[in-house]
Amino acid sequence: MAKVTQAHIDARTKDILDAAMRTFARKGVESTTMHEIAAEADLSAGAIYRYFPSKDHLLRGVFADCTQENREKFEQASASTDSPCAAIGEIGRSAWGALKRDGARQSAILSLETVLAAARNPEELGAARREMLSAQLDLLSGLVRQAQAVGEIDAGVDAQAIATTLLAAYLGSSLLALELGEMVDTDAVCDVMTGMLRTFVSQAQEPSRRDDEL
Amino acid sequence: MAKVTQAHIDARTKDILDAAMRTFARKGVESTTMHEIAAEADLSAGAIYRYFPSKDHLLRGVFADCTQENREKFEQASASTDSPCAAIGEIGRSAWGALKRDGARQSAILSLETVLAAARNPEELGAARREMLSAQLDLLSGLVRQAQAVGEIDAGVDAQAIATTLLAAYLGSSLLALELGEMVDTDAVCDVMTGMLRTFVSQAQEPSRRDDEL
DNA sequence: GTGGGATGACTTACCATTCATTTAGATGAA
DNA sequence: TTCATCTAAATGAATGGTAAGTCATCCCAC
Repeated sequence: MAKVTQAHIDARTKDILDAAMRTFARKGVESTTMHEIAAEADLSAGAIYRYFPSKDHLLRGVFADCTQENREKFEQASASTDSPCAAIGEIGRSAWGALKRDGARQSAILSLETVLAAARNPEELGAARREMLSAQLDLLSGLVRQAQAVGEIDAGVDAQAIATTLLAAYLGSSLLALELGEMVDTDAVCDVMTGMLRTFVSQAQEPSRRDDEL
Repeated sequence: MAKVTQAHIDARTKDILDAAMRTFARKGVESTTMHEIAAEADLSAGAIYRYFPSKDHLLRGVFADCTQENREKFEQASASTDSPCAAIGEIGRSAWGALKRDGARQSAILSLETVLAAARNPEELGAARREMLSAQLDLLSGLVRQAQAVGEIDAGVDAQAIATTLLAAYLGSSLLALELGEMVDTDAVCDVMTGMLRTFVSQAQEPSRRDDEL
């Protein structure tokens, strides 16, 4: 095969990562054999070791990918340049909307696997997760504080608590959607949370803002 | 040793279950060996097989115990005979309060293990989980509807959505508490959710009810 | 032709489960 | 009360199977 482009190597690496994600999600990390991952990626057992030195490294790659994806989705949604409240609303719509996409089930399962892995390896995986979650909480609470500064949200409410509640409601929705499937109306949850925020608006100095973009 | 009382056998069975729970939570179900469980229960590897015919049966026992515990906690909290709103508040206080107990971390991890196991075995484990979650949702939405009938909550809100949001917020809080530990103020989340419900009260026909037992 | 990716049988290690053997408490005759 | 006996619980080495990781060999694009 002689020289092979870096692009080809990268593509093959991604193939393996994707195959591993699918297999991990389907059978669980510990129950998945390297042979299964290889088969899913249309490769033989040994080939994977040209790209990942061990199952553990492959696993870390999958976790890193998930975390990265999670992070990007979040930051992308928060890039809204409108009012702080609009940004929060956009984040919510994007997050809850993603729960109905095709890959949502796989994402949810891999997230849970990551949570468990992080619980068992607090130093490395745990630190990465904590960093990500803290960043999301900070971003949300920061937006709430901005909204308070602008007067869009009552200054009396606890911004950190709101942010934590929003994130918890989203994570819980993801879990419920995974377990109950169609039976849970994730949009309705998003609406309730949005309505909650609007409430704080109505209690603030600008009671007229009730049916606007939030 | 001759005859041994049934009580002794039951006690030993529980010892093994508890040891399995601790070890499963610490190392993960698949990575836990029967030797480790045995050591945790101060037994030899073979002894466990007098009480459980296989690792899988032991695992099912652990899951069944978790589900049972979960169910009992919930039903117990909902036994409040005061107003529907008081019952919801009590359930919330009890649920979020449990997140700060000593065994909360282990419970959270085992719950997640159960969720993942259920995702891979929808027929048996999944059905049990769905049944439990549906029951909790029904109980909550039923209380909301009662509250609406009594006029404690605005009749215009979607009871099912409120119930789903409450459960999602709780499950998410448990997850966040597991990952961020002391950094998340679960009581504050409970307060926010409680405040949300109170909001619906204030929008209802009885605006005076604002700082009461809900 | 040849250099490097791909193969897949092989090695090594580990783990669930078994079972021959040991241990310790109950039993009851003296 | 004491001790020989008996029984079932407990032990832990052995078994069989499985999976991670290795490597001699193959094979194809250049």
